[in-house]
Amino acid sequence: MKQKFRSNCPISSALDLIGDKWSLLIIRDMMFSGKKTYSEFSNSNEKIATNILSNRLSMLEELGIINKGKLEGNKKTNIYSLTQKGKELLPIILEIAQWSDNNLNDHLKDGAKPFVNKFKSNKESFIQNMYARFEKQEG
Amino acid sequence: MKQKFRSNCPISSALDLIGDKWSLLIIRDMMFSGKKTYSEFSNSNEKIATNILSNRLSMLEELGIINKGKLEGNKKTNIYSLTQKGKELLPIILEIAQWSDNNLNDHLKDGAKPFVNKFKSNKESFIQNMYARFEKQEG
DNA sequence: ATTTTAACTTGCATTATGAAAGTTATTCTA
DNA sequence: TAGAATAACTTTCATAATGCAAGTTAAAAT
Repeated sequence: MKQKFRSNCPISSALDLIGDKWSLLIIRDMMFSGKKTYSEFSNSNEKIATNILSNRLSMLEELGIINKGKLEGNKKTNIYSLTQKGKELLPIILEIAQWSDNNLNDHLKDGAKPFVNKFKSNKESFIQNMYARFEKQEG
Repeated sequence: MKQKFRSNCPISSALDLIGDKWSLLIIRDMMFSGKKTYSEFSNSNEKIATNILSNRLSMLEELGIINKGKLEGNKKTNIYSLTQKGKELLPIILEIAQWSDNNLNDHLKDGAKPFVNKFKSNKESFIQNMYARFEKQEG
């Protein structure tokens, strides 16, 4: 069994789990687009390959970041949802978005501003509102 | 010339640049351990391979996240420093550390607490203090 | 003058990613 | 109720990234 963590540093350890180019995009789509099925994730702008999507969903589930479930009366569609551990990735994602808005202007122009302005001045309350929304989605 | 960005999403775009397992660790070492030379980076706990280190330093420089310079009277040692764009990665790194402290307890035990407690309750002032420290290091 | 140090580069094996096509079970539709 | 479509994968294979070990070059120290 291979060693999962390179060190006991909290930053390095997080990167060992979600430090790739796809995992956080799946989480992003769950948080901001309400996506919850394989085929919804499969339709992202970034065009994730299906084998990678399959692999990442397994890993995220194994890591306890998402749950896999079904709706009653439907044996076909898998419904993925965020665990608490997954929901708590929100602050990281917001800081990433803000960094991009500040520093990738040549590429993004002002395209990220409408999104970033929603939380820029009031991050903590935005986060709490999102957490509340996550609860509603489940209920 | 290959397309650098998968989409115009700010999250995806940041991951296109620094969404790998090593870049943020180099930044971490610059921020919290005052590392600034190739051989210092080479001695990290996580044992980065020298070819990867070399490659990441080039990329980070090319992306405008770090600068490469020399000290007067020394033609040998390269001195790497954070640009503003690089310094602004600090909030992301802090959120990552906090997430790990909250969610990777089996692995980290309480090892991250001494670090995380420094900013947990006062993030904005910690960040400002760090920014001030970055200035001093350069001057 | 020789050794050591700093910063790489090279070669090669292993692993991850990406694109396309194929598979299976379930559900919808004529 | 038979065929078509959908959801969720898996497989194959080519390409790219990573990791390890050893080698290189110039500068600095002894």
